[in-house]
Amino acid sequence: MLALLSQQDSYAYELASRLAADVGMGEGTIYPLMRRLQSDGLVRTYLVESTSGPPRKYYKLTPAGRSAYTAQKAEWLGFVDSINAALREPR
Amino acid sequence: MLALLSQQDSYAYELASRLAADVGMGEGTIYPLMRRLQSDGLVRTYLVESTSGPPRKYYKLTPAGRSAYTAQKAEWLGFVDSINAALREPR
DNA sequence: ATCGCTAACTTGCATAGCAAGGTATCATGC
DNA sequence: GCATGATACCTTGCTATGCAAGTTAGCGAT
Repeated sequence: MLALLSQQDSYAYELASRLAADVGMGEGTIYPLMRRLQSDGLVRTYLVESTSGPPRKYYKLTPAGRSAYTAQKAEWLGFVDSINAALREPR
Repeated sequence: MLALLSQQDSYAYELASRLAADVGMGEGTIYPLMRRLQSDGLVRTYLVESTSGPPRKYYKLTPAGRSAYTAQKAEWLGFVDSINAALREPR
């Protein structure tokens, strides 16, 4: 989520569509997550009118969100390395 | 877990030590997980006496465990690719 | 008017992870 | 012979998470 928002502001429905395609994550996961990010101060929101339906609630990373992204990205990469090491390790 | 066991049979305490170091996973996570794997038929157990404490309950992959490992490994690699694509994507 | 798409959100249930605590075995030191 | 510390097993209780399913509403086209 933070990665996607670091690239460009977006709204939950769009993020949900994208993540549904990529990793099988649905709206029921996204909306509560966005709330959590907001209450943690990592994102802020603004409304934008749409011609194709109700107004969209865009999410934008805050400075705290950006540094959380940096930290979590590093943590993720380390985690993946550990797992991949275990997967590779022949024996 | 399945990856580690695909390399060699092991017991929960040892797995816990290793995973604690690698990914910060503790006994409270491991023991229930091993039970789950067993009741799902992915591992079977056998006891081995130890000179340095109580007998060790070794876990060994079943054929079903081995194929679950193959499937989950593929799923994991796909998942990681998706996430990494999102992390890379410059904007 | 109603259908279908966009877009927001909630509810309820099941699962997972973890810290903390509990029990038993064995070797070593006192 | 008994206390300590390491090994090794396991459970309990709480919290967080994910998801399917359902809800509401705006908008355009049939």
